[in-house]
Amino acid sequence: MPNQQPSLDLMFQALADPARRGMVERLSRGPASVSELARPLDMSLPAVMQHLAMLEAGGIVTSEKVGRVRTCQIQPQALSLAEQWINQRRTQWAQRLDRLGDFLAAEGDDK
Amino acid sequence: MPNQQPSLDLMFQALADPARRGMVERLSRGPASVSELARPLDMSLPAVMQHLAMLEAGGIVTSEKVGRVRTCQIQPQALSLAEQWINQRRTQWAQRLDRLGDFLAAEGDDK
DNA sequence: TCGATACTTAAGTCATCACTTGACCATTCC
DNA sequence: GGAATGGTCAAGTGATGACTTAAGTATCGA
Repeated sequence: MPNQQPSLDLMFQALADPARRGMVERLSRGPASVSELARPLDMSLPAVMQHLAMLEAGGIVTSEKVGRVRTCQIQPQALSLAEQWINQRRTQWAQRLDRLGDFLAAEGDDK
Repeated sequence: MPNQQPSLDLMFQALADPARRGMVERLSRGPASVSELARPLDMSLPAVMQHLAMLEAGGIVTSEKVGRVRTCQIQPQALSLAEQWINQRRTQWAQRLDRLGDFLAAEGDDK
């Protein structure tokens, strides 16, 4: 099974930092400029830029510069990849438990 | 809003590595020993142990040692926390788009 | 045109991650 | 008891992460 194009590595990595998740939460309420994203974040602007770069690398956010302002937006379908992976594990795990349950039930019947 | 006990940081961090996701995939098909987890993973046993430690820190996996064998299992409800966070962003984002759609539709009617 | 605004780049620091090798400790089995 | 099995500990290395400050570079607005 080969990897998808926007790698899960970079995606989960991007979500692993509270500052970045904060940025994503902000952006899920609508687009914002870099300094808007920075405002609540007790850190320098370059630091915020680096976080932004990781969000873009993970395919979670896109940004475009118009004039002197860079506006950031969530990439809607991006998170669904991560969600999908998690879901697959969950259902896989659930199925296993079902089979185990069936097996144990059958054992009980045999007795 | 305070943080939950198994932090999203550690959870996403744990999922950000392909070796660790591989281990989770393996474990979602059933419990396994450390060396079973290591077998497909071209790396030393201590390296695998470190990955395991991060999975445990993220609350995704638990393990117990019996005799000389340590058996690992998925922590079923663990991933749901991450899933939940992603879902919340997605619905939040979708709601915003709905409102935006309504707004644009209303604008169109007014014209 | 000049100053403020909004980033951007570069460089440096300290901590953590992802490994490694080399020893070491318990069980289990013959 | 002694060797094989299964795991653990410790220390070290090189690559990233998560910042910082200092010094730019473009707009924009008066």
